[in-house]
Amino acid sequence: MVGLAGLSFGELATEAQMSKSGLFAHYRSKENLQLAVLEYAQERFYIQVISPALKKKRGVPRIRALVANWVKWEDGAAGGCVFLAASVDFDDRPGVVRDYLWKAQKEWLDFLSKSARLAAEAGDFRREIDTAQFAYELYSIMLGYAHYKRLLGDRKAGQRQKAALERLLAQYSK
Amino acid sequence: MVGLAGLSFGELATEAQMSKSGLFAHYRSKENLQLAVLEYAQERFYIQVISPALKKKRGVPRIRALVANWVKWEDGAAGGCVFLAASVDFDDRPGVVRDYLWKAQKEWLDFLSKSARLAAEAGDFRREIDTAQFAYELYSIMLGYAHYKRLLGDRKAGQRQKAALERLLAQYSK
DNA sequence: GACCGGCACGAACGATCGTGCTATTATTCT
DNA sequence: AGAATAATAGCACGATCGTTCGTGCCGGTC
Repeated sequence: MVGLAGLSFGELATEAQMSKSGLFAHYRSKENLQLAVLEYAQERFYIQVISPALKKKRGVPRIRALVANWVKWEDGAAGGCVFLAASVDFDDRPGVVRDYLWKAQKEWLDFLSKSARLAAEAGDFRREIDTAQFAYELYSIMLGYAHYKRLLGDRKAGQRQKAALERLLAQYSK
Repeated sequence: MVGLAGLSFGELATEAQMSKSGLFAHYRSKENLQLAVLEYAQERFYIQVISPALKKKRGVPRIRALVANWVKWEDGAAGGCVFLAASVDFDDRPGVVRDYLWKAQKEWLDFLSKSARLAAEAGDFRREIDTAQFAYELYSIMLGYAHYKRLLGDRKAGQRQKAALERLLAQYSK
């Protein structure tokens, strides 16, 4: 199986060379296991994507770094970005997992919004821009990238994503 | 369960008030059942989204109609658009289902490309545009819409999608 | 040496999964 | 009417699922 919902103790135990029950004892429920996976993924996302971008100058340079790291994250994730897959799996399955996902995605989008605001304050972007709209469009471009790359296996996915980003940045810049 | 991969004969039989084996006899395998679902969905998609848009004038009016119908399709689909969910589920599960999905999505993207070309020929868009790039960006906007609407439950999703579309159209227009 | 909490184990549970086989019932054709 | 054909049901299979239970091992504390 694949994805967060398809994760099973049996399969995971085999891979970890442990007994199913021994592994289960650690997490006490499948929900807890799923949450642990998401927590770990979020930590990795911060380390790989956000943290290195914070070293860049505020504004467009930082946004470019975020996107570049984000692309690397998508490319590196075996089985696809866990947040994307889990979002589709859990979007109509209420529970703590969906709540966690919701919060994580919201924080990330707020971060993107803030990055756009900083870009406006730094003079890279126009001042009257809608920062949440920028976050939506940037996020959409990355959704498109993941889709093109994973399902379609399109070798031009990176090129398309780059072109879309340039178009987006140009339109929000002075 | 949810999604095309989570579809089961047992659940479906209960819902259809049939025996599991009776239902199974119709499709002879789960793969065939999934294919049948996709074929049906594609037919519905044509009827609800593509066909009515073909009655509109070539160019931007037709593109606007396509998007409007597409939004309605996303909104109307209980459990989300089956193509989106299935894409995530099957993108690394080789087989006839993935092949079918791949072909369907490719056809749809080609159709969007062609619509952009027609818009250029009609004088709505600039002539030197990259029509496949337009398809990518339009598709991305809709992926963003589905994501915002379904996982985030964002009431502004429609508004964001509209704004992104206007921005996109403006940039490809003369 | 007795006792303890934390870990990991094997076994088993009820449920559901996809998929076969074998009847039985409906429908259609001669 | 009877024969042929299709549709549905019944039942069972091996597998896997999440979960529970009882048990043993191992390091530290009294």
